[in-house]
Amino acid sequence: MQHEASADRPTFIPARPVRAYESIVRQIEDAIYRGELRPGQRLPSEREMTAQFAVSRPTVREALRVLESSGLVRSRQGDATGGAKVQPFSPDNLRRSMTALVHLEQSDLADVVQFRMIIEGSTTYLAATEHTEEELARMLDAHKRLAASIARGHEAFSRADVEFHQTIAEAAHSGLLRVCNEVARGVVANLIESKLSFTSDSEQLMRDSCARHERVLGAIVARDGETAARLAREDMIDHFGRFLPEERAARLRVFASRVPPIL
Amino acid sequence: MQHEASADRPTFIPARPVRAYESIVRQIEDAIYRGELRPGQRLPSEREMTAQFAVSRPTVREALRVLESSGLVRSRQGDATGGAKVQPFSPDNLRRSMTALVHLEQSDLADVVQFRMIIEGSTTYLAATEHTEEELARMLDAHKRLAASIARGHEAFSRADVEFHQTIAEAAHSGLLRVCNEVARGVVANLIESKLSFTSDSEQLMRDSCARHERVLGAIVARDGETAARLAREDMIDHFGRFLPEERAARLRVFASRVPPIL
DNA sequence: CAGGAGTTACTGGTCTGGCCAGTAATGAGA
DNA sequence: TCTCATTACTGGCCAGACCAGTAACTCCTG
Repeated sequence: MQHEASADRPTFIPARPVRAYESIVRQIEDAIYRGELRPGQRLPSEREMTAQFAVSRPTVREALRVLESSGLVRSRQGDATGGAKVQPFSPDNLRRSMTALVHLEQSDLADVVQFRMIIEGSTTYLAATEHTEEELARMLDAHKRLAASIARGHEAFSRADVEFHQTIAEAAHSGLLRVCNEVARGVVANLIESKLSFTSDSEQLMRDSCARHERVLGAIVARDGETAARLAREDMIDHFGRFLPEERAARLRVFASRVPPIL
Repeated sequence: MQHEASADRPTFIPARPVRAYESIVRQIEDAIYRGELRPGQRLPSEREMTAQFAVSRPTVREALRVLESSGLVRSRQGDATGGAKVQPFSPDNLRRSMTALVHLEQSDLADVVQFRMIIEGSTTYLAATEHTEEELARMLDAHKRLAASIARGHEAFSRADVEFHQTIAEAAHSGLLRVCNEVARGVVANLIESKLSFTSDSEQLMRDSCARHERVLGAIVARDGETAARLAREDMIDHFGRFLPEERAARLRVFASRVPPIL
């Protein structure tokens, strides 16, 4: 009840001073979001911008550094054909934000794996129900390459594995899921690598993994989203369970299998 | 097959020049991630850092602007007690990244709503299966306040609604899901507001919404995750369907209801 | 005439040194 | 003892300079 405050009274917002560079960042961001600046186009040079924005060069540089850190533009020294170039979207920044989240929220590996199970499970479900013929062909092809890569060692296998998952992610027709997937995969990889260096170079492990992927693919072909999602979740916990404390792993196993019906 | 390249040969990475400010950003980021710098602690003043990093003030300022833009630190003019202060985690930056993603990937509202259905559905599932007694009490309490807020107009109602969803998100025990939820909610709100200004001030709408939330809560109490998740998804499409083209809305309705079994 | 190498006119990367404005602790006055 | 001005810091900006890359241009050579 405390929050009575305003029903339709003017609603005020905390007023922070707006620094010069923030104003610049905002203007350029807006222009990009509005589509007035498209990837590939170039900003004016720094010295030109000092004139347009009526600020000094250090200030426009601060703005550019911020834009660059969020991946919107990229500057290159000595590029006489113009200023910073507007970049196409890249999930890098999203991954950085989410990595920060994981670190600062003290999420542990189990949390992230659970999250990935949700994201990848949903992705696989959608891939099963939404895929086109062409995408199906690509998935089949990717799996064929996966099988072939076993002989070339676990590094090649892991590359082929990523590709396989990417074809699935694309068939789900959701850019958000695709990026979340990439990001979560990266975060998990980070955590694992920092925990202990593992080498799944055992050929048997690769064969198992490949066989499991084949089952997922079978469910996708049958457009059986439920089964595909469940198998994908089970694969994940099978794969990462050994890095988790036994109790969490057991619970996640239940979460993966006994719960066909979440979303 | 083209990717043969290296089996276990040294794997090279594209070499970009590392600018001075990037090195500073990285060092401070690492210190924060490693926990050597905790929220509330302060960095040295800019002039001190010029000495420690052996660079000029504009350079350390660029680094600070980048760190500030990702929400890790905050500077305040005239604060004689030290330099920039390390901030606790905030999802703002994640929301910004995801907003950028939505804009640049040309995801439309339907994509985002589908994404939210997945995230919020999973959250609700976990809240049903994982909640403690105390959290349950909080959810019940939040729903009581929601019902009471109807009389106070749709602004109060929408605030109470957010609170209700937050109690659910907390009961799911997943920081990642909670933040994704917040972020997705914000993004949807952005898109809707830019599409058309809607006022669901009709008391009937609020009563409906409240009744639906009650059904979700019932499923949570019964620890029936499947039903809770399905109801949550259906609520979402009921709520946002009118902003979507009819065909997409229909498909999402199917996605919400007929698919108990994703993850 | 064509092609390659040096010149040149830009670019961003960085530094120096400075001024102003805000903040908070300090110390002097009531 | 309390209040208020002083002071010594802070960050926010600016001006101007130098260096180092890049790419276009030009000129010289074959």
